[in-house]
Amino acid sequence: MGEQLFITGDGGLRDLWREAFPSARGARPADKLDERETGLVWLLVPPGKAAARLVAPIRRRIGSRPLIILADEPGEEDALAALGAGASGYCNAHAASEVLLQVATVVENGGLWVGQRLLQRLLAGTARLAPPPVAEGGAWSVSLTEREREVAIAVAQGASNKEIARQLDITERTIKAHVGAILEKLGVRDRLQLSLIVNGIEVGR
Amino acid sequence: MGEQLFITGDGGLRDLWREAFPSARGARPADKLDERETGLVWLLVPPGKAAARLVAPIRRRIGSRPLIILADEPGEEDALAALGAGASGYCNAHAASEVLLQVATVVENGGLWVGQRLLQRLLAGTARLAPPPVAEGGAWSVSLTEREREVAIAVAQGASNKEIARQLDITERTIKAHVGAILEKLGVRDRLQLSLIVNGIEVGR
DNA sequence: CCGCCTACTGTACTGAAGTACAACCCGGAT
DNA sequence: ATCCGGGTTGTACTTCAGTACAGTAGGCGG
Repeated sequence: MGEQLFITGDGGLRDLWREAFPSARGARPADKLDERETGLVWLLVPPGKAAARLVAPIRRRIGSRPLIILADEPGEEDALAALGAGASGYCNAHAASEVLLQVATVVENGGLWVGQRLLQRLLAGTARLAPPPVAEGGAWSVSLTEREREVAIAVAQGASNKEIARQLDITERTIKAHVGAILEKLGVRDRLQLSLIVNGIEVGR
Repeated sequence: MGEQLFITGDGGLRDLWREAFPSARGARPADKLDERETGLVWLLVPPGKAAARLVAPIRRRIGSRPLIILADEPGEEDALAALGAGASGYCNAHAASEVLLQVATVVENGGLWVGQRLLQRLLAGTARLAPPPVAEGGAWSVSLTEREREVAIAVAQGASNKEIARQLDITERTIKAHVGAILEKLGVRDRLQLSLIVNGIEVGR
């Protein structure tokens, strides 16, 4: 992993960033940059600021070094604008250190860090709502054991018995047992109806 | 680096690919896939073929494994369509082995391999984002015929094929035909995943 | 110690879902 | 006249989901 340079308003580094990149350095937007460095450049965009506006001036000064936007308040429009302005990645400024490492890996290898959802939206010209959460702890879960809850959620997300078995590292047979018990307790016919209940979509039966 | 699976017309591997991934395996499109494998899947798209058409059927069988398109005759339109259909990367089938390794690294870390030029074009062309989500007539419905839409909605509400058949007053066999066509068009595995999409839940991938 | 519950697994079966291959009808476009 | 796409249906097949019946094992309260 190359050198990481973080550009923030005051040149300070956040703990999460240090955690991901112990050797990271900080700089202020106006600071002179070392021409010889080659690593990634991260740019913090404070709340209320448009990332794209900040990108252009920085880009001119860093040359070909990849630029990644760290947004305090990420937005899809903002991300688009920033990528259009030449950024190589756009992610939440509060992202976990593992995520930052991933982003760095991707960008260092010449990739772009673009969320799948964002790309889909671009391509399709149609958008989808943020994932309506799987209602954890909804009414449906009260009669289920902990293990059954796990299975129910996996089923509701579209996983097959075999996939759930791998995920929980037990046999498919046991998953069937759990699913059977869940259907019984909730009084539904099959896994699809179970998924509707877990996802909070009450449809007449 | 995880296992690499190359899907080609004849299941053969090219030298360049072997060079990049000595342990790579080849398979034909119709071959059964080992459920336990988890690495990347590469799909060779021969000249004259539309990548997007080939993506959907493969995607359904590989579940959440990232899919990368290897195009013998790359085209930007084709790339867009493929990425829209759920591919995680699109590159020249004759790319050097170092490039392939980079692509693999990027995708394995959850990135998308999109050329900078391609993204620029995307942003230039579709400058505006589609309006926020929609409850009715979502993106899923655009590629479906009227009859297929009816069936998709019924499926999404938890109806069985037999019930839908009664409801539309046609045979269960025809419902199966429609459901099959819908799954194919939307690139999903089964009716539960279809219901997630229709209900705007979009979890996997 | 003894039920009782939870988790887990096995064999075997039924039925639903989905696929493969094929065919027919009809209306609109070439 | 011909081609094509949508809708419809058929037979036959494979795979998956779910159920029936049965059994092992650990924890916990009476």
